[in-house]
Amino acid sequence: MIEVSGLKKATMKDIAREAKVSVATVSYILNNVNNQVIKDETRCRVLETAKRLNYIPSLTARSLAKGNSGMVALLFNRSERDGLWRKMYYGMLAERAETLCKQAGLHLLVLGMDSERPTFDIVRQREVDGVLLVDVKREKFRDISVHFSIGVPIVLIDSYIDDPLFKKVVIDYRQAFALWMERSGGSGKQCFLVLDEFSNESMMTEIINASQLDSASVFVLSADSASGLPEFLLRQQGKSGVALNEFVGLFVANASQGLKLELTVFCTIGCPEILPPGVRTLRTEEDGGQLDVAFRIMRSMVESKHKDVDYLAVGTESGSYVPISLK
Amino acid sequence: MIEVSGLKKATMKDIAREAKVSVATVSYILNNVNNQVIKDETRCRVLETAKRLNYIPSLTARSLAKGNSGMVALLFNRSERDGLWRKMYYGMLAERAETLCKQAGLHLLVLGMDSERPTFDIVRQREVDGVLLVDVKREKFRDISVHFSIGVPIVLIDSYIDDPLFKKVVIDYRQAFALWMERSGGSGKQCFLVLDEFSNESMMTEIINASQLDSASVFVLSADSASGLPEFLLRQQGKSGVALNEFVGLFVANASQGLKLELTVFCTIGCPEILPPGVRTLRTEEDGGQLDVAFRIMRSMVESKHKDVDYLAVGTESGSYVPISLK
DNA sequence: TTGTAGGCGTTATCAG
DNA sequence: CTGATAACGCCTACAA
Repeated sequence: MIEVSGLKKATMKDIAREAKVSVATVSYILNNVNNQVIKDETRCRVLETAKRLNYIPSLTARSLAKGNSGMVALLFNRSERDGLWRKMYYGMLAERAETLCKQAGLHLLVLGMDSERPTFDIVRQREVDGVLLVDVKREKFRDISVHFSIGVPIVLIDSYIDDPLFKKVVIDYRQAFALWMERSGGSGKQCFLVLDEFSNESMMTEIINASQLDSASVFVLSADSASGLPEFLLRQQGKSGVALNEFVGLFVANASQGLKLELTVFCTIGCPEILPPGVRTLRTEEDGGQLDVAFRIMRSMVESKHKDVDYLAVGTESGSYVPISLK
Repeated sequence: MIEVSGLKKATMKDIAREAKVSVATVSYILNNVNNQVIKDETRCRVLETAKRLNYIPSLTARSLAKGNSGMVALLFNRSERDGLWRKMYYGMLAERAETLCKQAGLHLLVLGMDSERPTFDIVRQREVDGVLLVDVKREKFRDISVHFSIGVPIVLIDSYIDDPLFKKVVIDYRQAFALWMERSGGSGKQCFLVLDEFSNESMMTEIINASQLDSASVFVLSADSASGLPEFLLRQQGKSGVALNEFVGLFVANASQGLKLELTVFCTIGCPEILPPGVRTLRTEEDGGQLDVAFRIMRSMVESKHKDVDYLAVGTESGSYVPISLK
């Protein structure tokens, strides 16, 4: 057998042996444990040999010992009905989540779930520290939240769910539509709306209600319905309309080339730049959109777990819905 | 202290106790170990209590014991100079990688690296099974490949690197440009090219060479240079040009609205649908683009590790560059 | 200031 | 067919 890997992984034990100290000491030093006092000389010696042996800590072992992994999971639904705009949406969330994780010193796990039987097992399987959950089906969620190990911070996006146990970041659609109406000049005009199909039905009805439009003026985009979009847009000529999120907006813009209609996109993701010129936008107050807010909340929940709190009053007093307004 | 989580995590030990067998037996049964013969009745009993206790295996512990984690890492470079098109590119890769991982029964870890000092430590820290590496800087890579634990399958994308030790998936740009020339009618025409800025310089020079264009006709897109794009495109009026990858294509298309120029996009990612109508495309032979190919290669390398091979002849005989042609 | 030893949940090797 | 038991690498309370 050929020796492929040059140096076989050095462990703390190796360092301890080389530096003539115990593993515990090595652990103390490498982790900057503060309640331990270490002689400077020992510290240097250990640090030195650690470097020399090219020591790389095993986060796996650490996870097992500590009961948390330093990983955050981004979970979203997968469905046959997902069109490209949705994949891009998820992709963008993942990309952004990675940036935020990096800043926070966390690693990101990206996982799609079957929207018909979502499973959160991963959270416990991998000792995940926190979860960002996108577009959960209401019923499915209730089933699962029973088996779910509370204590792991979860923040929901694109989901209306009664359970006050979980924080939810939502766009304030009523405010957004009101603002849009105001800007585009009075509610007398003819309007239409295109939105992505969510698994979470309450989400959809809430949005549609907020728009105050009748169903004939609303187009729900899915892989199945997509082919009907051009025809729908044709019927909306002369009207002014709204597309929900940048990617849906992109598709609508592409499909409406040559048509005479005024398009406004509610930018909930934080990337209005992808839209072609000529498209109007309403944007989130803070850069980065929903995900940034959700992540921040999740972070602070993770933090407070390390404090002296026995249990987490997860979104009770302060309300479990965190609204985001557009401008 | 309030009891928040209902059932505390059941372990194999718990099951063993309840079912009056040993942990080993439980492990055998739960993992369908085939070289062990288990009485049917015992099997049922164990399976039953596992269900009853709502057992969820600890992949963390499994990783530690087995030395591999069931996770695959998607690593890419981060730079200040990354524009939105690049973030979308990474996002799309992540989204696609997740789908592929799911199909393969793997979990996906998404990680950005500082392109100036990339670090692969993660691979060993988390016992990652395989790595997809995007756009690595040649010099940096050499530094690191020393410390790198070979034996973990790595496949590179968007990178030209001499080291034959690693498989690399590359677009056959010469073929692509030839095809494009042929289709757009003769090489006599005036042409231009817009491409994203890669960290891997060889990649860029290779592409530019393949295009046979002089530097005045080539625009390298980065966050710094982006503002100059409209002006560049203005100068290219009447010419026909190429944009590399769908997202760069999208930006060029947006920026060239109203200008008279013919745009062709080399679709290397597998999502030509995002492009506005009127844009020509050259697409990869197989759906899904580079990532699918890279993933497939990585998978087969992971597989063959579980076989009886002592070491991996990683891309030696068969060549370490896997070209993808467009059509 | 440093060491000892038990534990985290699985896997895998031997014995029965 | 099943059961002990030693790894896996790290953390940490408790000794010394």
